[in-house]
Amino acid sequence: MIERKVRTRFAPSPTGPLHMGGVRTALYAYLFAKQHGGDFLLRIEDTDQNRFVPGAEEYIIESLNWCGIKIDEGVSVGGKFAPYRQSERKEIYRKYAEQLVQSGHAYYAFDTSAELDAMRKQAEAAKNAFSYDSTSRMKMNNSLTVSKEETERKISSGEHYVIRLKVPEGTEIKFTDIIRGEVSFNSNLVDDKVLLKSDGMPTYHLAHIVDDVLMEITHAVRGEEWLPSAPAHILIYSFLGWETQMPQYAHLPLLLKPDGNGKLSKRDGDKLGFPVFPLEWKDPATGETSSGYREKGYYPEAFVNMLAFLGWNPGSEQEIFSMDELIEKFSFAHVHKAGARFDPEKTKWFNEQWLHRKPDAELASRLMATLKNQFQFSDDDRRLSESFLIKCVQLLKVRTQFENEFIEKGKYLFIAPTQYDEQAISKKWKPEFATFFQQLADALSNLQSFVSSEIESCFKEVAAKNNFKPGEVLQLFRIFLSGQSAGVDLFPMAEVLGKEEVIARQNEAFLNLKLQTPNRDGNH
RNA sequence: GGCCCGUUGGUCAAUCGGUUAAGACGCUUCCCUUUCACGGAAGAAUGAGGGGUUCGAUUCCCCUACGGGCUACCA
Repeated sequence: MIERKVRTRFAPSPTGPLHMGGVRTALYAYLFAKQHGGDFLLRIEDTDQNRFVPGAEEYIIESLNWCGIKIDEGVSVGGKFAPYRQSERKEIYRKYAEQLVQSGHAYYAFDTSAELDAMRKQAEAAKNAFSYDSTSRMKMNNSLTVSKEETERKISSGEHYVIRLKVPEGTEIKFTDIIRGEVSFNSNLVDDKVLLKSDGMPTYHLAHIVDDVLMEITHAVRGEEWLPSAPAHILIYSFLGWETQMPQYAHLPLLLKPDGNGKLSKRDGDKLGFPVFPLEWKDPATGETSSGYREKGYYPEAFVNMLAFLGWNPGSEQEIFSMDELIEKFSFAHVHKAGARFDPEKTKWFNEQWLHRKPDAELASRLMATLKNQFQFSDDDRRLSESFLIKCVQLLKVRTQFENEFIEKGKYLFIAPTQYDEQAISKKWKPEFATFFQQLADALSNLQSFVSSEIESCFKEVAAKNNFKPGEVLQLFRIFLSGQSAGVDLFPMAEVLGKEEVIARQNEAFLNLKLQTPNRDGNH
């Protein structure tokens, strides 16, 4: 076979937001193309006019964009095989459908939907399944059962018709799937699929084949739900004489719900407690909003990393992969055959890993923007200085999974507490500590260099002088400074806050908590 | 119902006939530690069942069970 430049495509239908399974399909197709120096295309399969949802196409493009999946060719970027929206290619497909009729591999069918529905119901009542195929087609209303003249009359008189594939009887249809190896089907089980609908639009079955060949696609990556119709597709390629141009199929395992049964579907939305969409989506019809990974605070790197690992593994112990590393290491050989149950917990872990790897300066600059936005700090406020924010970020990042938790979890770094964990205070507090804290304040104010290590040794010295174990008073000190009994490392926190702030907060805490301050003139 | 695909711990999974059956998430315990985390160490937990093939099966074949998908003029 001739070497062809690798070209893969992602071809969603714009019937709503793209869910994470779709993103994964796009991702694998993208990774494979890029690994082979090929092209990744985006084609919009909008042949079903009834299911078209406004905004869906834009959503799909924005989602891919957010994930860092770059479109080489297709809707929104153009290319030499434009247009890339199937509704705009309508006339192209008819030609091939007619060609199939001429060559005897397809036929016109005049049965109405109502008639077909009735037949299905009837079959169902008899505990059978109706199938429009070699066993039934000669009893139906189509160009095989009606004379040529009658067929022409019906068509020219404007009667509605579809074009159906004429599936041959009793042949074995085999093909090799990149992931599943050789798959074979008996043609008797393949129905005479509609190729061209009565509105003149092609069905998926015809359209994707015509486009894949015309757009020189070499590898068609799609979900496993397409496997049962693959034999029909193989047939169409061969009837059109396109065996050598047929892309190789890779049928991906499905993404399953975490709680048990069924594939992850769009309707799951937030019912399961996690987003199924990359981006937030507002349904234009119902006004309902579904949450998205982006809005929840996930990094696209983490989202992509997690998706890549749902069904694929590198065969090594490395788990954190950038897009470039994925491009280098991805392989269909390591794609699992079974469906993967999605695990929201692991997704959070991926985000945490990416957070820990983010440069402090980058985190600090975003934190600065958020602080400016959320609090009315003046521009020269020290809390907006990079050096201050970098220290805060270093303290906060190891105990958060999401960047957007920084302010919530570390608010006391920026704003003095007004409330205190009084339960912890009352448990720990002894009147004799008052003297200690007074001495501590004095000692701290005399510190030349207000850094963590100095603060710590100062603290311990004063404690020793009073015959207290540091542990007895440390927790109180923490609460005076932060209001909370849990939080970032204490002495580094004191350093970050600065000498004046530390002393001020301690005094403030004594006032707020109405703790007895030692009488300076008293006997001691 | 029919057809197709699949089945290693709770979850993601490695193994491509011979291993003490990796690793990760989650969980438990311990260490570090003022706390919460991070980090480190350890632990519990897996080949659906039954037949073959083979000196030897998680690995190859068959059956059963289970799971999933498809069965539209939707994709």
